[in-house]
Amino acid sequence: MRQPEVTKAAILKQSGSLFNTQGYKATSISDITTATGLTKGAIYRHFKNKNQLEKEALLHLSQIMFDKIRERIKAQTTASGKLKALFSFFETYISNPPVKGGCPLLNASTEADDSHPVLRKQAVVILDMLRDAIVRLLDNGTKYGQLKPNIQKEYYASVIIAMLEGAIMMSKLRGNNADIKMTIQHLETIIEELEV
Amino acid sequence: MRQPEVTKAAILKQSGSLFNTQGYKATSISDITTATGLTKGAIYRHFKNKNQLEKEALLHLSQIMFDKIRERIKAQTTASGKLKALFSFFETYISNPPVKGGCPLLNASTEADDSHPVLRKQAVVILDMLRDAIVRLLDNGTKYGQLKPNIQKEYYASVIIAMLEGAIMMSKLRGNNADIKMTIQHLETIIEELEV
DNA sequence: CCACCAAGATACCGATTGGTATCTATAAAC
DNA sequence: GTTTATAGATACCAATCGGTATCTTGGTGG
Repeated sequence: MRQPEVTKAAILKQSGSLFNTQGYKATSISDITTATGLTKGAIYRHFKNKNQLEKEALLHLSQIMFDKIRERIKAQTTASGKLKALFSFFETYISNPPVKGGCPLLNASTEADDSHPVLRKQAVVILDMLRDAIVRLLDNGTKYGQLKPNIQKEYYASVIIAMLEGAIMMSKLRGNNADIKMTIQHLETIIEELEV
Repeated sequence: MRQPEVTKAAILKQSGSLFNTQGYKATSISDITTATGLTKGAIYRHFKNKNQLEKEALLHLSQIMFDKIRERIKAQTTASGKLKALFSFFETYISNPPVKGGCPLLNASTEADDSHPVLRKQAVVILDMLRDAIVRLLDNGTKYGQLKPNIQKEYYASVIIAMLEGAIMMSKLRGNNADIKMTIQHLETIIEELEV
């Protein structure tokens, strides 16, 4: 019954869930021990300190997110179809969240930006990954003649991410998905204007 | 030298700044005593507990924000001018922040949504105030014939707030205002499409 | 079958947490 | 000038924090 990788994965899963709902600072090591059924000894064997655990947990959370997104995107064949699949993923975010506590990027970013350089740096990496994925999507769209040429890709990537994250904040705060629905409706009209 | 209102205002100012940069949970009462030069006795005389202080500090932060916004909006005469003034306020947010630590609504919202009902409720109130202000602005615009009639006001209010908040998150995380600039550029084109 | 190493448990550390009870000092009312 | 209410200081509380040192236990290679 001694399986270090399984234990480490369990710690990441449980701590990620706690960090994403309660916050990183607000989640104590003993919160994690009670959630996992393990002891401090086990946790500090796998992670050298809380900062490192936070960093790896955030990465783990974002990997879950990206996996789910990739799944939906792959099922679509056109660039605009893939983008709309991305939007619909965020639409179901409130009612059927893949990870509890809202968007890990948004949560980590707002908590870390002024006071937690380790977590902040990790959040920047994740934002870059998301942004690059959207840019690549737009780029392929123009390359295959599905979207208009000469699209300002970085511009649209910024607009899309800003709207999705802001909408998640609003919908999570209010506890309904009215805001995210309206926002995505607007994003879809933007995409349709980009189609050839 | 005994002026309770002045003391309370100083506590709100300093604690608000700390809450908004470090986070609410991450800011301790003793952080506030060192920042104000006061003692716990003084703080707990004016606020019955930390929750109440957090709530009032958030309200105080948002009042600073709204005052600055109102100032800029009043200088404009048309609806689209007022909206663009609102946008430009958020554009200078990164380089010249009226309150340290980013948008109080965004910060409080992401920290409180799952685990801090008192703060969350206060954040909802602030979001409602912002949304109502934008809806009223759009409404006056149509009333005075500056904007097209039959505008879906709630829809545009959602889109505007989502974009601004999401853009602040990105720009704060990255430490530059590239994202907020692109986002506002897009918001301005939206407004221009609404003009008669 | 035993030795050995690592996984994980236990027990402890000083520092800090939010909160309270008590005391002092100040300013205003009379 | 004395009384009185209160603003604020001081001292303390149990609980919890992140972290570490030490011990026990389990699985594996020889």
